[in-house]
Amino acid sequence: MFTLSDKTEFIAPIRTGNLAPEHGEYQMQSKFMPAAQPWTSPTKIVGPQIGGAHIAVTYERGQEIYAQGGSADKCYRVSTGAVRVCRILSNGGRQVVSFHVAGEMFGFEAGSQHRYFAEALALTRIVAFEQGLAQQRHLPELLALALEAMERAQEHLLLIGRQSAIERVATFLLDLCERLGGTRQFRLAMSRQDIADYLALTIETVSRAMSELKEQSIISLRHARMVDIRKPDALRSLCGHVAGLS
Amino acid sequence: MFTLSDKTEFIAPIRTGNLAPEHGEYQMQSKFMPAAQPWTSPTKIVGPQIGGAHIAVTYERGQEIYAQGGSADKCYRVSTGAVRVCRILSNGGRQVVSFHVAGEMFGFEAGSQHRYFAEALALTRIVAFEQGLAQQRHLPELLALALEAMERAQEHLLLIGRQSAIERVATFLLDLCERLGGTRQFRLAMSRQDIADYLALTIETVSRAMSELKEQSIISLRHARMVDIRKPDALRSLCGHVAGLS
DNA sequence: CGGCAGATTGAGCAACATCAAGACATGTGG
DNA sequence: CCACATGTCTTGATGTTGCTCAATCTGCCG
Repeated sequence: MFTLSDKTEFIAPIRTGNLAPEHGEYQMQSKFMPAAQPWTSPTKIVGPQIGGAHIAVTYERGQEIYAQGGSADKCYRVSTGAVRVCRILSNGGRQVVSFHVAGEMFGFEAGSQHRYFAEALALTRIVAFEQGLAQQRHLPELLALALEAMERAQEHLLLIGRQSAIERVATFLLDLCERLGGTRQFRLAMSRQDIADYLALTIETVSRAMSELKEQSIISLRHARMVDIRKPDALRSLCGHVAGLS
Repeated sequence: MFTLSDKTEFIAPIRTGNLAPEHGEYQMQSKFMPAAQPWTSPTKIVGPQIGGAHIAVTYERGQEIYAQGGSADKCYRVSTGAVRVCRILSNGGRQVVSFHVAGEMFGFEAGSQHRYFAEALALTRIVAFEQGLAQQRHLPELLALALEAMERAQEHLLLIGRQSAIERVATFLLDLCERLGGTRQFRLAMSRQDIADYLALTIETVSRAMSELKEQSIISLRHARMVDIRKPDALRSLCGHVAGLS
C-alpha cells in the first residue's frame, strides 16, 4: 500500500454541472489537448468527475496504485501519465486488461474487492475519488463509466479472439493514437511486454508485427517507444475490424 | 424486427422492494432453482427486475431479439430458454460475446444503439424492460448489472487470451453448469458452432476438446448436446485459471 | 429407406510460441 | 572518453497448437 505522506495533496471537490453526460466525452476532451507529450500534460484537467473528496497522488514508474484483493472503494482518474490494469495467472502469465492514459477513469469493480491490480507505467499523477455517500449523487456518471468499461472489454475481446497478430498491433496503435489526442507521433508509455500481455501475444510477435509495419512504411520508429504513424489509412485498413451495422 | 402480434402479452409492473441490491444476486438465485431442465423452468421468476412496463415475448429458436444497430432502449431478462449475443466481423467470422440462461439479464449498452445482436438459442421467453423515465429509480440495479457485465467480459477476455483450447472448453462447461443451477447433467442449448464462436476456436477444435474430455472420463455425452460431468474436480483443475488473490 | 444438418475424426499446414543469439540504448565507474 | 554492464528490443531457427480442408458418422425427419 502507499502512504499519503509527502506526495499527497487535497483538492477541493469540484461541482461539475453534468460532466460525462454521454459516454465518450472524456475521449473527445483529450482530442483537444496539446499532445506533444500527452501523458505529461499538466494542470488543465477537465475530464469526468465523480465529486466527493479528491486525493491526488503521484506514482513512480512501476508503483502499485491498488492491489489485487484490495478493497474497491475508490475510483481513479489519470491526470498525467499512464496506467496498466492487469492480473497474474496461475501459469505465470499476465493479462493486461486495460491501459489508461490522461483523462481516463478506472478502478471500479463489480465486487467490493479488486480482482485486478493497477500500476503506473511511468511517473503518473492520479486523482482518487471516494465512493462513499457521495456516490448516490453520481450514479448516472458511474453507470456511464461502467457501461463504457464493459464496451471496451467487449471490443478487446473481439480484438483478441478474432484478429491476427498484425491486426491486433495495428488496432492497438490506432486506438492509443486516438486516445492520446489523435497526434500521429506519440511515445508509448508501455513496454513491448506490456503490449504483448495486453494483446495476448508474445513480446517477439509484437516486435515482429512492429517491424512488419515499419517495413511497409505504415509507421516509423525513432526509438522503440517513439511511434510515428505514416499511413493512418493503411493502418486502419489493417484493423480488419468489425463489419458495419448490417 | 419482431412483431408483438399474437405471441405478446402484457404484464403488470412489479413493484420490487430492492431486488439485486448487490451484484451477483441473480446468479445466487439461479443456484437454488430446481434445475432438472433449468432453461425451461416455468413461472417462478424471481431474478432481478428493473420496474416500469414489462413485455413478455416468446421467440423461436434462431429468432432475433434485437438487431445490431437497433436502438438500445430496453433491457431484457430470460425467463425460460437461452440467448446468444454476438457480432459479425468483416472477415465473415462471428464472435459470440455472451450466452444468457434463465434468470439472467442482458441488452444494456453504453451507447444508444446496439453494437451486438441477440438471438434465441431455443424456444425462449423474454421479458423486456423499458428504460425510460423509470430508469431513474433503478440506477443502482442498472449499475450493478453493468459492472457485472463488465466483469464477465473481462473474465471472458482472460479465458480467450490465455487459455488453451481444452482449458477454454472446460471452463465453459463448468461456468455453464454453475449458471444452470449446478446440476452435473445438463443439455447444451447452443451448437458446437456457437460454442466455438464464444471461445474463439473452430468447431473442430471444440469437438476435439470434448472428445478428449470424454476420453479421460471427465465428462460423458449421451448425445452431442447432453453433457454429464463425471469428474467436476478434474474439470476444475483443467480450468488452469487465474491465480488466487495474492 | 434417403436426405440433411450437425458432429466427429483425420491429415497437412500456417501462425504464433519458444528458444537462442545478437543489437541497441542507457547508465556507471575508471 | 572508453569499457563494461544491464535492460529492452529485434531477429532468426525450430516446435507446437489450433486452423483448414476433407471424409465419415450420427441422429432426425419425412
